Amino acid sequence: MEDVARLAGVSLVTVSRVLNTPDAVTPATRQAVMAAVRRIGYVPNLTAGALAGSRSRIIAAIVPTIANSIFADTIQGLSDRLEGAGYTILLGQTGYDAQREKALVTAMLGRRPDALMLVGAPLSAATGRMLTAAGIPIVQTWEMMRRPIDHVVGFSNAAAGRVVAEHFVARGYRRIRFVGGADARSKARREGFEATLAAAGVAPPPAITVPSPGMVAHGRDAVSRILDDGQPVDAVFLSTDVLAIGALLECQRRGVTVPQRLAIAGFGDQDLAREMVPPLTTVRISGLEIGSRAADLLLAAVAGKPSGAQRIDLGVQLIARATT
Amino acid sequence: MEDVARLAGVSLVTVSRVLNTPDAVTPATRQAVMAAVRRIGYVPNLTAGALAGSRSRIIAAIVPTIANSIFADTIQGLSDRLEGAGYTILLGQTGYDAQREKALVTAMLGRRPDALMLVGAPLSAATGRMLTAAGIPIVQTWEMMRRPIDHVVGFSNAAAGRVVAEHFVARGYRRIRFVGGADARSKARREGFEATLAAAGVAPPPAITVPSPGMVAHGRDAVSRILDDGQPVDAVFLSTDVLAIGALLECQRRGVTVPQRLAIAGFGDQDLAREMVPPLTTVRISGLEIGSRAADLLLAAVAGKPSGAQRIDLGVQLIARATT
DNA sequence: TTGAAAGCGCTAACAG
DNA sequence: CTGTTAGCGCTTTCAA
Repeated sequence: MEDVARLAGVSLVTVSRVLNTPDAVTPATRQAVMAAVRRIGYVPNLTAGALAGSRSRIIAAIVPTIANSIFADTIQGLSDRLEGAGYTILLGQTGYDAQREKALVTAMLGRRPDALMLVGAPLSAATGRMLTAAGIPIVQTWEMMRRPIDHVVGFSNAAAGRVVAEHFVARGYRRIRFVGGADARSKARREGFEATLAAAGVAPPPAITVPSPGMVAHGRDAVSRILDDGQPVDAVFLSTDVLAIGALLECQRRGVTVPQRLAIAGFGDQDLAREMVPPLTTVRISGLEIGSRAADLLLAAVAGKPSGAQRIDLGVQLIARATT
Repeated sequence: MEDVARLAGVSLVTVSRVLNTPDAVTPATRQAVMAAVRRIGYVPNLTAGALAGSRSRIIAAIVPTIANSIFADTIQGLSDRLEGAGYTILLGQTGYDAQREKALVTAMLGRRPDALMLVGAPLSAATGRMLTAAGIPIVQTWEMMRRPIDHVVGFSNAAAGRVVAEHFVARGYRRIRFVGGADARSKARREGFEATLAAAGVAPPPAITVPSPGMVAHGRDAVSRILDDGQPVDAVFLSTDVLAIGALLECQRRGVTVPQRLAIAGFGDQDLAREMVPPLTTVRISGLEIGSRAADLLLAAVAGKPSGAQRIDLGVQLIARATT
């Protein structure tokens, strides 16, 4: 920066101003400085800037996993919006592990991000306290928790379970199963699903729990167990599309006709859901929109917009296709 | 940090030492300081540490896209390894756009990462120069370019095209098509594919170019065009599994038997490839391994291990399944 | 509109 | 093993 200042014949502050508040400087000065910047190939040290100023222009994002998952869409949505606004994303994965989440949060807060996005609720109370103590805008996503730390952008997972249950009941299915992960959001879907079935007088659906993140093979194995155990069954709700696609493919492999012999519903409305043969009944959620709405909220918050904690419920929508 | 020092009755440096080189301090002092840290809930400011020290403990990762893509695996592999070593990941997506890539690289280098990973070659010469000038360890992935900036962890995309071509020829397919994206890696696969077919005396395969990143619908549409144009055709190679799965599903929808009426091969060996009905012939690449190997290389480089630019070719492997 | 001085919170020498 | 002294490269007052 000193080199740039010398070459342009100005002081350090002026260089800083050209870079950060170009309007506060004479056009002539601005051009001289910019020319020097280009000539030297000067890349401002944002670390020093963050330390001296107040803003780091970093936003932290914490997700359970990104490989092979719906959360990748949310990261994409967040990143698309934030990069344009001059922010950089610090990414971390918890792997659904409380210990790892805590280490991650510590590392991220150490970078003094201007704001933070995370999926769901903290896995431990200690992490929650750290987040609260950080004193930065926070947006939690993918579920409308009762006591959020700050902002929320999501939907009711229980409602997702409910709409599937209502759909099953309306279609006349009575011998029902549930397959889902052990994470908080899958459990919420299950609870909404079970409660609605109970209210309709349907027998409680036996449940199979699979690891999170769910993989195609888990869905395949789960439906195998269901088909092999000899009990009569009409329909299965799997808590993610990935699981449901595994189930659908297993039925196809065995020659079990869907939905005549077994109806299948998933969750998430991933690209592939619509493309399956037959197309998969699922619950639509836009991971991308969750990300971009979260970005909007955080951008407004770091800009000091006085709004109070927002609670944005994107809702859920049953997409009835041919597997039910 | 001052509060911690006061509470523990030591100086600032001692606190710093306890946090960074705990072995260089008396156990008693260490415990006193740690107690004070916990009591206050002190979270060290890593930004200040990065500025004062030399290392930022940040590693930048640049990928074309993460949503719905094979690169998500690489990020996962990188992140799993790096987080354990105390590094944080700065993530950015180029969207296959040179302009956006340049802005991204500028922003990332401004954070002074200790090292950087990127997929493929820079989209523009200007970006390449910035990267070189940064003077940090860099690892390029997913392709073995002739003139890499520094380290490379990848495989030959041309070889991927070759093994599929050889497989098609061995199976007796002669009327062949190619479907792929416009990005550099898809093109390399196509070139290897075409060259090998030409060497075997097979007619040059007409090609359909689809957008990058490829989606299931692109594969479906491409195979529709191929089936509808009336020309006889035996086999199609689609440059990613996502495209190939779209093609396979379209065949299923139309009742076109695979591989009797049309053989299909993909690339990437994603989870789903093995699960399809029939299981998809593809080329195996471990995105996860690319990420973890890249992490190993960078970790060694930042630790000052004198090794010279590494060139790790993970190779390609044809996985012949039932679609061919 | 521009500049001078004073830090931001930490670590790298060096000395004790 | 511990402390003192200088900065790291910027941005923020404040004054000119």
